[in-house]
Parts: sequence; structure tokens; C-alpha cells
Amino acid sequence: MPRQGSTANGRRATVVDVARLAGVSTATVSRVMNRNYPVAAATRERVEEAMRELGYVVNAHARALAGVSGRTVGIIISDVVDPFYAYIARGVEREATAGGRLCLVCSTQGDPQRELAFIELMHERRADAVILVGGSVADRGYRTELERRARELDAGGSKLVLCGRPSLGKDAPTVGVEYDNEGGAFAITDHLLAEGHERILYLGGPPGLSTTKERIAGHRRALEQRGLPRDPALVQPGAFSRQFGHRRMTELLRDGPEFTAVFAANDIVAAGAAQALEEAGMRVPQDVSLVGYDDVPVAQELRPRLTTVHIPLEEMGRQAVRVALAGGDEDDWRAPTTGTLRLGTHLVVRDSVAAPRVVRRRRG
Amino acid sequence: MPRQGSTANGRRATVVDVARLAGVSTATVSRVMNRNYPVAAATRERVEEAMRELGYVVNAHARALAGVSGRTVGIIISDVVDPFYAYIARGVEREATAGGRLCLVCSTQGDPQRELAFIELMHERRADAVILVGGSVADRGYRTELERRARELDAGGSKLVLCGRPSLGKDAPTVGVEYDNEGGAFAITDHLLAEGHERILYLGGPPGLSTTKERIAGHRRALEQRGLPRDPALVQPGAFSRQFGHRRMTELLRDGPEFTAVFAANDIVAAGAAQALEEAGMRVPQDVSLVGYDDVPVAQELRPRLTTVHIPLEEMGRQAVRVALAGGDEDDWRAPTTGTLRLGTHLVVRDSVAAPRVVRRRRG
DNA sequence: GTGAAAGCGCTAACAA
DNA sequence: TTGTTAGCGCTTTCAC
Repeated sequence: MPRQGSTANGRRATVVDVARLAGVSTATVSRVMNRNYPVAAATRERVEEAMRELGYVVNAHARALAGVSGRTVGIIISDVVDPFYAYIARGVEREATAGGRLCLVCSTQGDPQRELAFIELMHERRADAVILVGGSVADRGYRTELERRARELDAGGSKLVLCGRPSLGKDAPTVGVEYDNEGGAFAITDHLLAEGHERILYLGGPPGLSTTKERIAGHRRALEQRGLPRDPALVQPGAFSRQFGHRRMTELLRDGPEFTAVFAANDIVAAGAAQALEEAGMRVPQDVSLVGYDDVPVAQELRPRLTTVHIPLEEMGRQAVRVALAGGDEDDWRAPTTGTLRLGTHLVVRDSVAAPRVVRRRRG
Repeated sequence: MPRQGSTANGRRATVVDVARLAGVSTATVSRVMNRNYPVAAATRERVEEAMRELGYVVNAHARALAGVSGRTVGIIISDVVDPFYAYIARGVEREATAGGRLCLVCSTQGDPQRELAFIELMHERRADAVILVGGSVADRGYRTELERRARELDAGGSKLVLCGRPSLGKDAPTVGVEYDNEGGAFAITDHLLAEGHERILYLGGPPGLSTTKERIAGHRRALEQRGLPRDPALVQPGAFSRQFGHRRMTELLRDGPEFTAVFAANDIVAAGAAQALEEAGMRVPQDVSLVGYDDVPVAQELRPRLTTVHIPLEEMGRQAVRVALAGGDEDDWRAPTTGTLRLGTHLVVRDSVAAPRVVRRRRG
């Protein structure tokens, strides 16, 4: 008795084997698999029986080669564990699955070279779309390379989607999904300002990263609108990590500038800062107010619960695949090969902000 | 001028195009791509130039069809956003990438039918391995189906890896990576017992799920070892969600049995329970002790910080791909087609446990 | 060192 | 309704 799932001589079963066993042609086998063409009930029955008996599993590569889409979308993020990316990935995965597609995921740990390499890999697999998620640092060479890949992808009928990162320019064949990053930063800073804070520390976020720049820009616009000066000592970029938030906050509490509120670059950094504050015996929000960005789950676990900016992360992921696949079906020459969808953000007020009470200690 | 990335007539460039432009045969083009065979420097140069000029990108499907591995591993989890799965996924992704492989991710939302469907899909793509993560409910039909898929996969040279779920039996061609789930539950319960707790509420975890069963088994063993009775009213399974933890804890506080400690089925459930306790004005650990399981980040954010059981999640992911790919390279008939790797768990003592003080309110 | 040609497994005309 | 057959793009003997 042959092992199930293989033919007598040990090979994997193929359409030819199935056809032979069922006494039909390979075309018929193909037709019963794809149900895209009429096949007599009796014939279909025999074919299905043969497939079962042989443990036949269609070869997706052969099928893709023969011309049908591989039905894959690729997503490139910096870390699956980071909730910011995880929620976007969930949106992508759900939308892809809803469209009968599989999702290829790559993590780069923030390395631009790996981004490029992964785009290439997904292109080789003929992914229907590749979605690049998260901010980027402005780099001439990198930008050029990315644009080249975008063109290659486009020439092959796939789309490069920029999700939460700036466009490559009007002539690059990419499509984008953004969120109102600057606006969210403006809103939350203004919230702090309205409570009476005048010295706000901006903490964390890789310097040079587009995400950081936009958040700081919104922050500054709010300051300017109220006629407040910008103090360089009050912006302390760094990593998007809990560890950074904790360490830097600790240092700053010891010998940094005075401030009455902290605007952490994201909720994770805020969690680290909160711990530092706690260890230093400072109460939030009585002694210092604290806000974050992203509105990921940790914001609700912190005590006091964190006031932050909500980003429709999962929705961004969904839209990224929609936008990439829209009109990609046929050759509509007018289909916009470029364009950006922008989603809104909004302030989520919880318990970590109060009016300032005492000015924090003077410097060093 | 032809669009970059395509030939004059608009098709994607193929080896044939490259060969023609470089004035060599397709075999030579293949050889320069794969660097697995000597090619004259000058020839190589011409070919590479042609590839660049044409924007040539190899077709992974054609390559796979021609016999080289697709270098893909598939992972099936229930939700990318859940840190338990996210950390395992990170391990899988990292190990896969380290081995030059790409990672296909599927989320099932806990639906066994989708699990089966996804396994099929990954098989169609000829994944080198498919990793099934997380507990399962014992179901005759499902088990049979799964075993059938495992055989098909095995017949095709791929491996089904059971990660954190019970084996299908000695004769099923699967490989496994587990963690000492029962032992961790025993240890943490015993920790509570040692502090003097005698009425411990077990909260959450889908009933029937292998993960739940094992944790409860460890919990009971600890109780028995100390000669304590098991009270059915004290085990309240449910979902693995924050919402469940919160809702059920609230109800139980109102009209449940007496208890002095809560063993939440995982850290997420613990977070929900903590909130319910907080809302009811009960302090942890003074009024009631609380412990979780998994040791995911939220455990460190809760106040008091949560005592829990650490699971080497990322390591499990890594091992899952190692174990699946080990010896899968050639036809070593002795290579174990089955076998399970078991990793340890350990108690992480933080601040959420203290000796019992008052017995919680009586029922009804 | 390089080329010719035979597949790999499937789909889609085109015939019958 | 079903069969025949020509590819899809690449790798890989086997010759030269």
C-alpha cells in the first residue's frame, strides 16, 4: 500500500496522477479544482475521489507560474511584538484573508537594508502588494533605492504601499495610508497647555525618523500658537522603548531642565517614564502630568490611566491592502498609480493630566 | 524607451530576455544568479549588467517549480496582537530569517476550521514547515483531520510542528515544542499556598482547551499535595481576555464564593481582574492576592507588579523552526519523524502576593 | 566555461 | 462536457 499523499513510486501526486487514476484529462482535473467551468457530476465525483485517494495537494507555485495570482500580500514592519506594528499587521492580515490572500510578514528591527532586501524577496514571490509600515529616516541613497524597487514592483503590476511614512514624491508609483500624526501631537500638547503647563518635556522617538519629526512639529505648532518659546533642552529624542523612557527620565529628573509635564513620544516610552517618576517619588498627575501617543493597551493599564492620542492602527492596515489592490485587477490605465489616504487621530483623555502645581527642580 | 523593469513589449523580463541581451544562454544566467557554478568574470559582468538594465527580478515560483525549496515557513496563531502569540511569532520569524527563509503568518481567531484551511494553504505553497501554535480542544473529528494533514505534509517532506499543544500520538508524523505548563501552575499555586492562602479562585481560560486543562491540573496537584480540598465553585474558566477577567471578577466579588487569592489563567485576564478589584475598592495584595501566567509585558506595568509564571515564548518559536528543519535536508531514513522538545517555566515573584488577611465576604 | 534541451505541475486556449 | 497541447520561467543534466 502506497503511503498516503504520494504515488506508488514515492513522488508527490500531481494532476497527471489524478487524471490517470480518474480516467480523465488533466484539464478536467484542473476544472474540478477551480470550479470555474462545468464538469459532469459523475466525473467530478471520480476526480475528487482520486484526489482524496492520492492525497493530492495542488502546487501553488505551478499554479502561479501558469498565470494565476499568488494571492499574497507582504508586510514589512520593524517588530511583531511592538503593539503599534502588531495592530497594523492585524488589520493587514484580516483584510488580506478576507480577500482570500495569505500574508507574508517580515521584521527588520528598523534596519533599512533589510527593508530593501525584503521588498526584493516579496517581489520575487510576486506578492500582489507589499506594505511598508512605520516611519523612515530621510536618506538620499535609501530613498533612491526604494523608489527603484517601487518602479519594478509597479512594472510587474504590484503596488508598494507606504503606511505611516511619507510619500516618495508625486512621480513614484506608490500609494500611501497615513494618519494625522502632526495633528494628534498638536491636540495633545494643546490639551496640556490648556491645563496651564508651559514647560513640557518631549521624550523619546528616534531623532530623524519621520514619525518623530511630525510629532515634534505638531508639538511646536501648539506651543507657538500660544506664544510660548521653544526650549531645545526640553526635547529629548531617543528610542521608542520603555527602557529609554525609564533611563532618560531618571537622568532628567536628576539633572535636567525644569518641566511640569512630559509628552512621551509613544505609550511605551510613557510607561518607562512613569516608572522613573514613581521611583523618584513623584506622583502623576499631581506632581507632573504625563501623556503618550498611539493608544495601545498599556495606556489603560498604567495608573493613573494614560491620556494619549488614538491612532486607527488596525484600520490603517486594512486600508493599506484595500488601497493597494483597488483597481489592480485589470488594466485601467486611468487607475491612479499614486495617492495617499489620510486617517484621523484623536485625543483620548484619561487620568494622567492635571494643572501644574510646583515647578520642577532647577537644573543641575 | 521601455519602462524599467519590463521588456520592450511590456512583459516582465525573464531569464530569456537577460540571456539574449547578454548574448549568453539561459543556463549561464541561472549560474550567475545562483553563484553555484563557475562563470567567467567577463561573462558574469555582462549578465549582471543585462539584469540591471532590464530590471530583472527572478520568479520565485518558477524557481520553486524547477525544484529548489521555496524557503518558507508558515505559522498559525490565533491573534497577532496577543503578546503570547506575538512573542512566539517573533521567535519563529527570527529563526526563519536567520535561515534565509520567509515567514507566512495566519491568524485564526481560534477557529479550528481555519487552522485546517491554513495548513492546506501552506502545504500548497510547499512551506518547509508549518507551525501550529497554542492550545487546542480535544475533538475527535478535528484530530483526525489534523493527523491527515500532518501525513500529507510529511509525505511531501515538510513537517507539522505542534507548539504549546499536545501531541497527536506517537504514530503521527509531527514534531513538538512544549513548555512545562502544568509545572508552572503547580509552582505558582504552591507559592500562594505557602503564603497561607487556602481558598484560591482560578479565573479564565477557555474550558476544554488543553492549555487550560494543564494549568488547572497543576493547580489541583498543588492543592492536593497540601491536603486541601478542591472546590468546584473556585474554578471559573472563560476566555483568555481582559474583558472576561474584568466582568467575571466583578460578578464574583458581588455574589461568588469566598477566596483570598486569585490565580488568573494568564496575565491579560489578571489585568482585567485587577481592574475589577480596584473598582471594588479591594487592594492587592493586602485584601486579595493576584497572580497570572505567561509573564508578558503587562505583568510589569500593573501596580502592584504581577507575580506570574515565565514561559520562554520567543525561544519556543525559535526551537519550533529548528526542530522542524533539523535533518529535513536529505533523506536520512533514521531522522526522527516525531518527538517533542520541552522547555521549562519558572515562577517570577513580584508584588501581587501577600499573606491572606481577611476572608472574603460570604456568598450571596 | 558554456549551450541545448528536458522537465517541474498547472492552466487555458482551441478542438472535438 | 472533455481532451490536447502549448506555454509559464527557471534549473539542471549532459554535451561540447
